[in-house]
Amino acid sequence: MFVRITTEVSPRPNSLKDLGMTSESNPIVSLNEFTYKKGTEIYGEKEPADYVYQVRSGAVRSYKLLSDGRRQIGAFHLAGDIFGLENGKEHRFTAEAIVDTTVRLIKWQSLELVAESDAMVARNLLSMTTSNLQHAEDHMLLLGRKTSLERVAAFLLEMDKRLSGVDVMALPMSRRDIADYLGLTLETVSRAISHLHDLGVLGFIGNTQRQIVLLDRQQLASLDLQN
Amino acid sequence: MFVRITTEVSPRPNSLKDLGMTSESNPIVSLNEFTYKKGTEIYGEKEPADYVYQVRSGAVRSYKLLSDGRRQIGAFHLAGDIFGLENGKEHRFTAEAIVDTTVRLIKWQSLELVAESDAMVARNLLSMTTSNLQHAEDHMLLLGRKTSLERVAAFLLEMDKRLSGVDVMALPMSRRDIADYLGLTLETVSRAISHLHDLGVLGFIGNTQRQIVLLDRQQLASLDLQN
DNA sequence: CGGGTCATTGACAGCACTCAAAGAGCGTGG
DNA sequence: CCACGCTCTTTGAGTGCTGTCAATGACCCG
Repeated sequence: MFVRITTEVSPRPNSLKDLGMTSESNPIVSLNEFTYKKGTEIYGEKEPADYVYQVRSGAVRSYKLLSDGRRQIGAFHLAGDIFGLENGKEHRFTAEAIVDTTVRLIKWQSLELVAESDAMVARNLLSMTTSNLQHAEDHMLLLGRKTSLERVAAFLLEMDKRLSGVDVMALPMSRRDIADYLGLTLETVSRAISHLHDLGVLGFIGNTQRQIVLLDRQQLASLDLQN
Repeated sequence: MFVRITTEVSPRPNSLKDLGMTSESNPIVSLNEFTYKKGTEIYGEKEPADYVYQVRSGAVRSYKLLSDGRRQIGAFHLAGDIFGLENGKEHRFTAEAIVDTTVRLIKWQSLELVAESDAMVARNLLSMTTSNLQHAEDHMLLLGRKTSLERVAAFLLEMDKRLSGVDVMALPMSRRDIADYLGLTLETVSRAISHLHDLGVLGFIGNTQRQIVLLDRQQLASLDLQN
């Protein structure tokens, strides 16, 4: 069986409705769209955070750099995800399009204004920030205490959950991106994936190494020690 | 010169006023106090988060455990700090008193209620969560990409900023706690501190290794690569 | 004074990193 | 259509930073 899947991910159910910010309910809010080419910067660290973004299609990486070039990716943003929510100050990450990516833009100012009077919007802003916090907390455990195999297993399970529900994962990001997300080198990531392939936990589909099918999620979960 | 300093830290200016939750302004809010002995659990991971806490005196560690016992401390909470703010669901960390610690308790339910009508309280809840998120994001960079020496330098600078403004740091936590915060072993932490001592960056005061004086903050900062 | 906890230091091991080479995939243009 | 260059991935060999194991020393408290 040969399945051909592009790096484009189908939109997920969640949306700006999560913020209570549909154009219908709040006509003030402008919902412009913009497309970024593969590899281009959407915003830089310490730039003023005038906009909040939602991925319509494509994928985005958010990262910090040390002065000597070491990079830590804090999160990947896939179709449907909202990112760049920095509570009105400045961006704490640099955001780049991993592949050609279309985003929707929301003015932070308008969000803030609505949150002032609408308690539900305020609650949703808080719960979205809390989700980001929870992800970061889990990721600290991974970065501080997990082995390379556990990290890669955890990554594959996370992507399996977040990418399309179908059985083939089309990863938009490179091995280097994965490595910088997991606090490893790209060689170590590649070796771990090869090892999982040898174990029969996953297989490759088509003619690229970016399309992975998980053959044994249970074994994969057992390789990622849970907290 | 011999200076004697206890592990008790003087209260910092910030308080529950940061949440707009003084007893004067909101008499609904109950502000009970409770004292935990050194090493005792304040709450466990996945327990319902009925209360929010503020450290009056002492110190607290928040951590996650893997099933085989590996531990990742996500944060230390010192005098004045608010912790256990989980957005009303369940706690995502276990919290333990590092030394004998007195906390103030606030019912989450009452906070939530007030936030519903008072936009300022809601804003403060959000900005407090954002602070926690920012700390976690910076810590991901440390855990994923910094060397052991950089981590220890960063830790000392963080504690220098957060503990008393005076020139002697009385660290309440053990080397093991520091190691589990920095994603290292206690031996590596000890070696790094010894190395910094050899470099003349820090000195020990009194008869314990928990009291550290920073002799050259600039050099210390240069050892922790900035982002 | 004695037992327990905590910190330091040394010797050695191992997991992940570095450096390097080869293979695979992809786009472009002749 | 294939050749070519470029990027990305895989794999190997060797190194090194941090972890492991162990012993000693310092401190605390009853």
